[in-house]
Amino acid sequence: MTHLYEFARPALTVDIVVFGLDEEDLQVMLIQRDLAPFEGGWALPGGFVRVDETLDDAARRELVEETGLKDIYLEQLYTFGAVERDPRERVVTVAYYALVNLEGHHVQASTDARNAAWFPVSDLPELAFDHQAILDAAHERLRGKVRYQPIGFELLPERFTLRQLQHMYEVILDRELDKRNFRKKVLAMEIVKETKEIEKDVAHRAARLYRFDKRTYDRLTKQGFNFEI
Amino acid sequence: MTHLYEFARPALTVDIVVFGLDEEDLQVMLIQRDLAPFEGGWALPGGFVRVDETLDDAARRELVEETGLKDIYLEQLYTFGAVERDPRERVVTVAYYALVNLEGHHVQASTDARNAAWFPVSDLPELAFDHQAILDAAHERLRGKVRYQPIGFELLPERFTLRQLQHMYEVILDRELDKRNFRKKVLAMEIVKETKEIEKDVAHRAARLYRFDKRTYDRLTKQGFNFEI
DNA sequence: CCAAAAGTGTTTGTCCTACACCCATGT
DNA sequence: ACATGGGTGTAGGACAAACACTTTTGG
Repeated sequence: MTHLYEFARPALTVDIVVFGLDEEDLQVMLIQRDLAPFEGGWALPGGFVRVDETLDDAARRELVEETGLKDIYLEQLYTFGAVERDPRERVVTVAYYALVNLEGHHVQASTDARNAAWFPVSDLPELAFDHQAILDAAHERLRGKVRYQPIGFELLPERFTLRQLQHMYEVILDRELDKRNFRKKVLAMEIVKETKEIEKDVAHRAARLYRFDKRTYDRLTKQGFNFEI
Repeated sequence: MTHLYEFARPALTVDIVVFGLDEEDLQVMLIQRDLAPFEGGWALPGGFVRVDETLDDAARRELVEETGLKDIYLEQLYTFGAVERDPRERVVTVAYYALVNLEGHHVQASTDARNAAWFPVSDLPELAFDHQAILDAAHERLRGKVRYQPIGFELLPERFTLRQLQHMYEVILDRELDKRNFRKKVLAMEIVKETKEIEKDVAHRAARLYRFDKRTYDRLTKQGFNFEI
């Protein structure tokens, strides 16, 4: 292959911050490294970008390879290019964040070769490279974006109660919301639709289940509607 | 140098969308290419990232080299990684956008070797590579961000009239604003301060000049204040 | 004195906030 | 029957929108 310039090239990787939500906390998926540097330490899933795949493809491929997760919400976050961020050589990384619904299978979601696990964002181990900074950036982006884009639904099961929805916002925004006002606001926007189903196996009155109506959201958005919590 | 992996590496560049504002329009700085491909065509300023500089450094260096602009507002936008975006070989580019105050010297800001010029965003020539898509992304980011971060001031001179400020928002947001409500809102936030100076050389009543008070903005922000237009 | 833009107040409606009680269900 | 969370209404205040005239200055 001919090169366009004579200089040494930075290597290019992708790293992904995968967020999940359980009844308590916002969680992040980490991988235990099996190679130096930081051998045995925890890091974000990620890896090198191949010359024949897009950045999004690379992120999706690494996610499947390292965590088994596929078909989840994924969005590019920021590209980190500090010169010494990898002690071996110059590596620029395109960071992504992903949102996934944990449902039941929280706490430990390990896969094939490597050890993968969920950690609460509020209580993380020390991370390799500059991955803590990447995670902080992802967390901040999530906090900012969740308020004016309906991405929070990606963290919930397809059918959810209004309390689950409220809890999701409370965890991400890190403040309490008024139950009555929250319900009024959500139901006033017509994008969360009631279903006929109700919660199961709870030791009290069962809550109605709702779903996010993407079709209505898209229609309203085209008409100038702006989602906001 | 030892390489971490055997695969071919994508090349890495930065490209910068420089916005300026005059009395009429939002403008973008373009460079006329002197090499194939797209020889003679117009493109965003940019170039290869060196192995010993950060991405921000690369963007600033290219800006100085190709347009002469320095010490201006610069922010990373998005990283574009389509496989065929450069016909020669795989090139991933980290896009930035920059904001600059045109003051008097609009229209033609050419430099040393290359030909650089301002074009109104609403009437652009055909651009090389995927630069139109990059520009569109930058434009959309600017539209979104200008409403809740005080970055619009970067497009104005240090002392400006409230009409200039309003005009800046009208051009970027592409809608008219009510003069009285706009003034009330801006002056109610205490971050735009009156100066003792007034406009000069106008054939009618001269307007008072104002300045953005970053110190007050930072203080209020720390107290939970959220800028919004 | 005329043209051109600067500068200013009030009313109306909407939306956000704060707040407390009854309801349905499982044990 | 009781414990647990589900579900609802209202009043007050703050803010956004709509709207027109007077003032200042230069030519």
